Amino acid sequence: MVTIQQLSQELGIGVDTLRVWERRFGFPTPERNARGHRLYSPAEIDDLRIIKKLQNMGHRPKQLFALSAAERMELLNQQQPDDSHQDVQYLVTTVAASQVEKELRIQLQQRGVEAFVLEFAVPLLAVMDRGWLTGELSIAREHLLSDCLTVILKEQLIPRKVAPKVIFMTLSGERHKLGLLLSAVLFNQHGCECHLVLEELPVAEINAMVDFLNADAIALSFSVQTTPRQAKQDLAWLRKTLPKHLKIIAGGFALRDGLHLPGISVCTDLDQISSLCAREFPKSAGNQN
Amino acid sequence: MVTIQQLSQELGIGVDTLRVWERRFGFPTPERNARGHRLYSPAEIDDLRIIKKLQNMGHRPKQLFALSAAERMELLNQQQPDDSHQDVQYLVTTVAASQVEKELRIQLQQRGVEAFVLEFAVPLLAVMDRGWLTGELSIAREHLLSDCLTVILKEQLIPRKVAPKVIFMTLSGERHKLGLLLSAVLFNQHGCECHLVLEELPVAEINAMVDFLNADAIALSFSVQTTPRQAKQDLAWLRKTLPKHLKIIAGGFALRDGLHLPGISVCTDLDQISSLCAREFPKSAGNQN
DNA sequence: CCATTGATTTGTCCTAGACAATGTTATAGT
DNA sequence: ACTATAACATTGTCTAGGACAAATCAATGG
Repeated sequence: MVTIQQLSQELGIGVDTLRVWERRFGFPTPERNARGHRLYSPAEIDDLRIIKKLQNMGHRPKQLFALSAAERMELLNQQQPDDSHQDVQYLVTTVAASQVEKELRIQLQQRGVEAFVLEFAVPLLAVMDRGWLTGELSIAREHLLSDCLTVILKEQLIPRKVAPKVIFMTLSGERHKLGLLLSAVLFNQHGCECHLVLEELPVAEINAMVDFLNADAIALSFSVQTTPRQAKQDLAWLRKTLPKHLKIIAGGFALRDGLHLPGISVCTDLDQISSLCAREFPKSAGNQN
Repeated sequence: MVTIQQLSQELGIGVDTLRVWERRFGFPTPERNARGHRLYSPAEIDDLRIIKKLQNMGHRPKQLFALSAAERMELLNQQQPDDSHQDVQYLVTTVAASQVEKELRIQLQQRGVEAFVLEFAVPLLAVMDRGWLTGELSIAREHLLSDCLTVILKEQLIPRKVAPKVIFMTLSGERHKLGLLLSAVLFNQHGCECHLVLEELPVAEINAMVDFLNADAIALSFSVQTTPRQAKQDLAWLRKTLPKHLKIIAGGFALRDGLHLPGISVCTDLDQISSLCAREFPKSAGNQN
């Protein structure tokens, strides 16, 4: 049994929103304690988690609340095809704690850095996300996996002396960290020096950060939480505010529908990074590593 | 100008609390937009930051709101003596971005790991904290400093094969990360294998985590946010829930007044770690590294 | 097929009241 | 003089129902 505050924190849904859903849609209908305070049951929490996920995938609350819990579950399964490779699934469900790192390193050896990121790490994150949603993946295992993956990926970052310097960050506060790290590794493979700013940074501080680190470009990742509208607005403001010579690269799920803004390179898929680097940072520009 | 939501997030004070302060104490008195929504000014934000800090130091809201902004500032200066070393201050205010890592490494070389942590990193964190409070320390610089420090400290973690395995974590959600890392490095110096869990972990998941990693002890750090009462309650519950053979080590500012619970080692200062290790993990117990 | 307008949906904020948990002070007892 | 107990004060979090702008959807006309 969970209070409304705890639930809000866990799901990333505002306290007010939870109450207004109950008022308008009659769901969830938490029990009340002696004081009349809401107490949510585990079943309600799971259901809300699914609702949140579907909402992030583009569904509107009205539609979702018109369905039953079972129908929502079905909708989720339908929209999120289970295209996971065997070896990824295996890591998420079966491998012993002590073997995780070894397995990851084997995959890295076999595939090389770029293929490891694109063909292994990306599906792995997807499967982990799914496992987290359904509760199959314990927090302990999730932590171990993302920890190992972070260590291994950071090792792959090659120091580069004369190279375009790119700062990677997110605007809104989310722990999108692994996704950012993946793209940083790819940019690094294609000749960039990468600097990760994983904490959340107020928009107003970006300029100071760019100056301070003397960067040539910033790469912004917009998480599912951010609405496309908000992303577009933020990007326009940044392009206006930041110095002209600074390149802005935008990516992330919030931009899936594309976007066209002058002076901003959009990259909706990690596959595109290779060509994006070739375009934005041509070797002729003097960065002989 | 900031909305109540943003302010709440930035200061870690609940939205309801901010409103009730206004109702009861007449402070802050934010402006309102056309809709009647509160808009907080930078001056009010700074003042609230100081109030929060003083509150964490043990003052009650009633007293604090009875004072003027200037008096509160004075109270803060009085309670927080500026005992910073020159070389620490220098790092926080002056050193160029490109020199930070070099400076840190010099200090580490000169002092050795243990003294570096106790005599340099600890005051550094204190000065950074203070700089953040007064706005002297830009977020860019703060980020760079904690980033470099994290990298360097993590390098100092020596892998140990046959050794007591300790998991470091916080219960409530705060980014106490550097503090935890400091103590982990010290425990590592005294022969422990350390595993850091920096994300916030629901209390109920701790047991699973301990099992999964096969740990001998957990070290919990309670941040300033946690009330001593809450900390005591959580610890008692954990001691009852977790297996008997698992050692529990508790530390952090929330326990500054001491605490006596059977089966729990309390450690209010990093200085005590050396003796604590000797007591809890005697070398004779079979851990020949 | 794209732009504009009007209706609907949705999240966040508002006020004002309530109350348990915690902290403080006063009173009585050893 | 010092400690237990009771009365009182403070403080944070919750409740309810109302309001409204921003976002989205549906329908209309070019």
